Parts: sequence; C-alpha cells; structure tokens
Amino acid sequence: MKYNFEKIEKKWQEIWNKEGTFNAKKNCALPKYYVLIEFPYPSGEGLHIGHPRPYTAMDIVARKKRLEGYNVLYPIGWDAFGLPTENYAMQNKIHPAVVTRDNIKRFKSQLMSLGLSFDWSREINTTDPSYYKWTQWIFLKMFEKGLAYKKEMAVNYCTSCKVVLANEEVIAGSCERCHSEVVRKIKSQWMLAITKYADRLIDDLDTVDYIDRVKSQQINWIGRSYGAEIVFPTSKGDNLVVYTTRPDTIFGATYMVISPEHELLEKWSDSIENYDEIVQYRYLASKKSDLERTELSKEKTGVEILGVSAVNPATGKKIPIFVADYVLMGYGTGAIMAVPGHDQRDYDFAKKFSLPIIEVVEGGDIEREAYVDCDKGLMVNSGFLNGLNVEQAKTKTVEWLMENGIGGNKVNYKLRDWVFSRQRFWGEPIPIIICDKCGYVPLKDSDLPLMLPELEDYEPGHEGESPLSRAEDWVNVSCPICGRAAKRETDTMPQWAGSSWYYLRYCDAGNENFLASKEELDYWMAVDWYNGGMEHTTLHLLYSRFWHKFLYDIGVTSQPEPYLKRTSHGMILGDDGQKMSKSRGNVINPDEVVKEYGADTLRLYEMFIGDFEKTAPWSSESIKGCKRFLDRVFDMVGFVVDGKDYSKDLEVLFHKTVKKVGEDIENMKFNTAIATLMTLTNEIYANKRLNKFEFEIFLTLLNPFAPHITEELWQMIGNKSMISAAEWPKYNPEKCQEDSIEIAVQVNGKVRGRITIDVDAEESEVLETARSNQQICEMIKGKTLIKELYVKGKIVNFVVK
RNA sequence: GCCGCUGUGGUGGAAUCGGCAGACACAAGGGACUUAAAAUCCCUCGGACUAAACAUCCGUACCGGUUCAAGUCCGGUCAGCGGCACCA
Repeated sequence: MKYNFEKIEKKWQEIWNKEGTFNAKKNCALPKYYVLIEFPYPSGEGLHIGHPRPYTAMDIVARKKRLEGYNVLYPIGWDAFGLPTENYAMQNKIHPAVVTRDNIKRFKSQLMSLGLSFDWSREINTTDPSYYKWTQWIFLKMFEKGLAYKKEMAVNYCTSCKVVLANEEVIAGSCERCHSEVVRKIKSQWMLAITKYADRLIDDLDTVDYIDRVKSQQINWIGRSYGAEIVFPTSKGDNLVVYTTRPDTIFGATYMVISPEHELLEKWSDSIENYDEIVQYRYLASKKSDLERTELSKEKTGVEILGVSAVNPATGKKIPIFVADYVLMGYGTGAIMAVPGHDQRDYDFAKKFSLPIIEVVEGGDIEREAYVDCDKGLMVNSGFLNGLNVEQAKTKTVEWLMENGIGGNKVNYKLRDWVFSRQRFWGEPIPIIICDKCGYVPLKDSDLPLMLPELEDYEPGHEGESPLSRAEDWVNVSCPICGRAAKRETDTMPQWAGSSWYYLRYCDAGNENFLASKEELDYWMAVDWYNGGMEHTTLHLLYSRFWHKFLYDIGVTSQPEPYLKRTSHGMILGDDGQKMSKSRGNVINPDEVVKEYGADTLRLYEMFIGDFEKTAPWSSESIKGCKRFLDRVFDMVGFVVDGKDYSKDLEVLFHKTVKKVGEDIENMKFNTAIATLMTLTNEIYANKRLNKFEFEIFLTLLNPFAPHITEELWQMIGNKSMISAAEWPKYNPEKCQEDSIEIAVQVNGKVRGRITIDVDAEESEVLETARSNQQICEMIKGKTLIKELYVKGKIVNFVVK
C-alpha cells in the first residue's frame, strides 16, 4: 500500500476536530502544562512558511506532554488590530472588521491543514468587543492607579503612516513598519508609566528561565545606570541639576550643556543676550528628524548662552553654559556637566568651541583624545580627591555632595514611559471622556466595552488627528459626573495593547464576567513555556511583563511573572540564503508544500532543517529526504510481527532512542531527535522484522513530529483508541548501553588501535588488554611508558617517549 | 562605540562534562532493477599520497597557550549576524 498523505491527513484532521481531541480540560486534579506561541497577526498575505516552525516545535512539546499525562493548554488566537488591515480597508473601501474576518478564515484553514494540536475551543480575537472590553478595563485600572496619564510631549511621528510611534517602534530614526522618516511633534498623548516597573522588570529576570540573549537585550533596553545628581548654581539664582555616572570627575567639568528643549531657557529669556540665536537653534533642532540627529552625530553643534553662567561647586570657578542637541531632554535631567578630559563627546565639543580640557585622572593622553576607560588611574588636579582611585573618588564625591546638600546618588534608566495613544481607527478606543470641568473621566465598568463608531472612511486627519474625531454622534457625550457637554477621547490604543494580556484570556476564554476567573488563572498560570521571535523582546515581551506585574499588584493574578520559560526560534530564509520577499522571488508558499509533500513532511522538515534557534535556509531538495523517511516509516508496517516486548537485537537501541528523543524535545534539539529516529529506522530496515510492541513505541516517539501518519499506522496495526491518547514510552537507564563496547586506544593522543571491552571491566584489565593489542604493542615497543590513562567507557591513552 | 551571538566537508548540520571530528540528511558519482524514465535498493563521498586499498600525514576562520588529550577551555586577531546607539 502506498502512503497517501492527502487522504490520511484530511481524515485525522476531521476526527480530531470533531472530537475536540486536544481541548484542554478545565482546572482539575491533573498536572497542567501551558505551552504558548505568539498568536499571529492575520495579514492579507496568508501564512508564511516561517510560521509553522515555532508552531510545530511547540506542538511537539504539547503533544509529548499530553502523552506524558499532563492536562495541556496549547491555545491559538488572533492579534488582529493594526495598520496593514486598516490600510487595506481604506484602499478597498471594505470595513476593517470584514477584512479581519476574511483573513482569519484563511489563516485558520491554513493552520488546520498543518495538524497543529491547538485548543480551538478557546480561540480569541483581540478585535472582538467581548475581548477588548477587558483590554479597556485594564487600561482604566491603570488610570485609576495613576499609571495611565496624559502628557504634552514631543512624540515620534511617522510622516507616512501619519501616526505617533512608541520609541520601540522607531528604528534608527525611521518607522519600523514603513521605513519612512520619523519627525518629532508636540502632542498630548496617553502614556503608561512602565518606568515605575523598571527595577522589577530587570530584577525579576533572575526568577525566570529565559534564554540569555532575551535577558541581556531587555536589561540593555531598560538601561539602568548608577550615578549621581549634582546641583550647579547659576548666575540667575536657579539651580541647574545634572546627572552623571562620573561624579568623581567634577573638578574636570569646565562647561555645561543643556538640551534645546530645556525649560530654563524660557525662564531665562530676559537675561539671555543671544536669545534669538538660541530660539533659532532650538527650532532647527526640532525640525531635525531622529535620523538626521543620528547621522550628524560626528559633528557637534551648539550655541553658548550669553548672559547666564554657572559655577562649578567643586572648583568655585565660573563656567559657561551651552545649548546643544547632543544632550537629550528625555534622559537624566536634560543637562550635563561636561568633562572634556574624560568623555569623548564633550572632548569633541570642547575642541570645536575652544573650551578648556583638564585632566583629572592620570594615565591618558588628553592632547589626543578623551581618557574615557580610566578605571585604573588615580585622581589629579582634583583638590580633596587627589591620589584616590576612581571608585574611592566616586564614593567620596557623593559623600561631599550630601554633606553640602548639593546632590547624591541617583539611578537612571534609558527606558521611557510608553506612548500609548494612536490616532488611527483600527484599535481599541480609549474609554475616557474629556470634560472641561471634570477633566479626564473614566467610563464605568458597566459601560464597557466602548465600541468603535461606524465611519465612512478611516483616513487620519491631516494634522494627525484620529479619524474617530469625525464621528460626531459618538464623540459628543455628556459628562458622567457633571452632566455637561463633553467629548470622548478619540485616540485608540496601540497594537501592543491586546497582546499584553492575551495569555490570561486563554485560561478562561468564554468568561463573560471577568477577564478570566480566579480559579482558572490560578490553575493555568504561569505559562510554562513561551516561544516567540527575538523581534518582540523589547516590545511585546517587555510590555506584557509590565501589564502582568500590574495585574499581579491589583490581585488579578497570583504570580509576579507571566512566563516561566522563554525561548526563541530562528528565521527561515529563502533557498538563496536571503530573507524571503516577493521582490526577490524566493518566497515558499506553505499551501503548496503541504499539497506536494503533506503536512507531516513539512513539519518534519522544518524541525530537521537545523538548530531551532538559528536562521536556516529553505531547501526544496532537502525536504525530499523527510518525505523519503516517512515513506519508509509507512512501509515499515510490512515488517511487523506479533510480539509484546523488545527483540534482543533492538532492545538497547530502543532504550537509547527513547531517552534521546525525550531529552532532545525538552532541549529544543528537534533536529537530532529526528536524526535518532532515522538511525533507528535504518536499523529496523536492516533487520526487516519488528515486534508490534516495538512498532508502537516507534510510532509514539514519532507522533509529536508527524501526527497524521502515526495515527493512521497505529490504527492499521489494530489499535482501537488513538495514538494521541497513548502513553509516552519510558526507558531503563541500565539498558541504554551494550554489555561490551569498542573503545579507541591512543598513543600520545593519537588513535592507534581499538579494543573491545566489557563495560564494567576494571581499569587494570582494560589497560592490559590495550597493551597486548598488536598494533599498540608495535607502537610502544622500545619506548619508555611515562603515563597510562583510562577514562571509563571512553578511551585509553598511553604516553610514551 | 557598547551588548549579545556565530565561524566545522560541495550543502543543511552532528559531536552531553575536554575523550575516535563530520552522526543524520541533501547534492554528486558509480552500480542493480527497468524496453526506458521515475521510484526503489546497494556502493563511494574532507584533503594529500595511491591504479586501488592498507598505512601515514594534514584538517573544525587565523595566531598562540593550558592539557596525556582541544571543534570544545584560556589569551589575542580576523570575518559575519542580531540588538542598542550623542543615554552623560
């Protein structure tokens, strides 16, 4: 009989679907295991060949855990708000909800065709009002606790998408999505105070099992640094506060710089002699996009503030103050003390403006460049700090600052609060009413969900105002507190909102009274294993950890962290080694692969393609090997004879294989797990005879990788129940090794012969056998034996001279 | 510039704690079966030397070190990938 994958796969998908084979049970006495993948954005292009890689990997984990007796939750849903859908809707005059529905339909049938063991009964959709009701509810809780606030601020504005972006969405000065220019614009925006959680987001990484590169990227992104704030008096009487990580270098501070947006500039406007020049500089700086600022980073620009100066509190000397855009308003205090001797940027600036450069740590050559990495040098030209090392000087300076009441230790972060407003249609409306008298008034819980209004078109306004502002019936309301005319907030939430808590909804997807019941949350949370892309490390992953911690603080969840384990998969490239793209013409369509080879082969190949964590090029040739393997597995049924135990020939190999496949799945080494099964298959083909018991073990091991074919063969050999309800095999560690093994014998570290020994043989016995080996005898004859080594079960080495 | 990662046959990749480098596949070459092709099965497959095999030597980006023994550990160099980037 021929392996008819098309028929087999259709048959089992229908059975699983009809019976809900993989639906998780509600909270119960069984041990639980929660496996999570990042739910897809249902784009118009349909499933990408890269999607099945993580989905299959986690499917393998889920299926294995089920076979091991766990109550497994492996859910799926749709992260469906967002710009591509909205843009498509605008171009084609179709409602985004309709576009979303059609895209989901296509994605769903594609995912179904892969035999993924999702619990479809818990399917969620972030654009469903019964879902975003709770996204809005969480926002209101944050508002209630003061974590959501509105602020006039310079925001990143994408000139093409006409939308405000979060810092995380700006890549090297351009829009993450469309790569257009991003400029700064002053706007009133909703913000979420993620910075209040900065320390916990770093420190709690110690309590979870994330791959190192995820941890280090998050730590890097949050960017915690320890330093000091120092107060510099000015000639205007106002104090100018700076942040520095090098308080020890204060004697070398020969000038100061404040950022163009600094508030003191306006306050000092009357006293500044060249105020016009400064206003002009500030205007030019604001016109610069982030891209230009970055590109021009080599050449420093700035203007000296004439008429106002500061005093270095350590030296007592009068020093000038400059305005320059190399100092950012968003970090520290927006002002610095410049130490050109020991900071390259200050050095470049000082050279350009002919400012004094003083060496305060010896050991460098400040004639040539700033001496930056000067941890080992001693302080000079620094009054009471002279002779100390850098660490001592830091401590002493901070003590001195505190004694004089002009500063102290300070921790700073690169992380900024999350810009949460979007001026677009296809997002969750922010459930706030703006009243002239009462301010920002939250909707009552009973008024949620606040549904999106119906609109004729979804174009944003020319000044970047939200399309919702045109829905006058919807916008104009009366204030819930005072009853006067008021307006709804017209901004919507960013795409990251719905995905910040979706894993909680899966625990109790249909709940109408709350985002999920306490019982189900306590049973299922935390997620045991979450796999996703590296590109979400500083966005989704950080955001959702923040929301989760907030929900933990208000008692919704019982664990401080949402995900116990986080891993990441590599991308699949085109067969030319380049990223797949339409323009390169190297795109592989999963539907076509399934049609030609079947889902089991696709699954197997994507797991066999290479190290799961690394990028791998697709090969239309290599996939044939996986198909060939499944053909051989199918034909194996012809070797099966009755037998309820292992045969003598294969017993050790089977025990080894059970051990290896199980461990490899746990360690994400799917490729070597498959290689091991291939080796066993080759051995079975050499024997051409297989006990039924052995075949069942083999099928169970292969089942997580290739679920359809194994289900079919399981039935073909007479089983009434499904293999999906079988038990994961166990191995006996004692039977994982042959009684006698061959080991290599080295002379001076080079293999010169091999001997067969009993596994448990004594060292002296093994060495004797090795010495009497003919080849070895000849090699060591007439030479002095200096040392002999035996590493049990591995190797013998004779050192001779 | 800073942080993280990776360099192994023609290709994708194996090698648990330092113990026989190249598992498992793909491609290629040869053979069997076939009228023929496809499919399938068998053999060869890092390099040098060799008609071939045995043997020997070389070989995990490069240079050096530790060790009886290094793809693996240490120091340095080069190349590539990812993230951040005027963060004081």
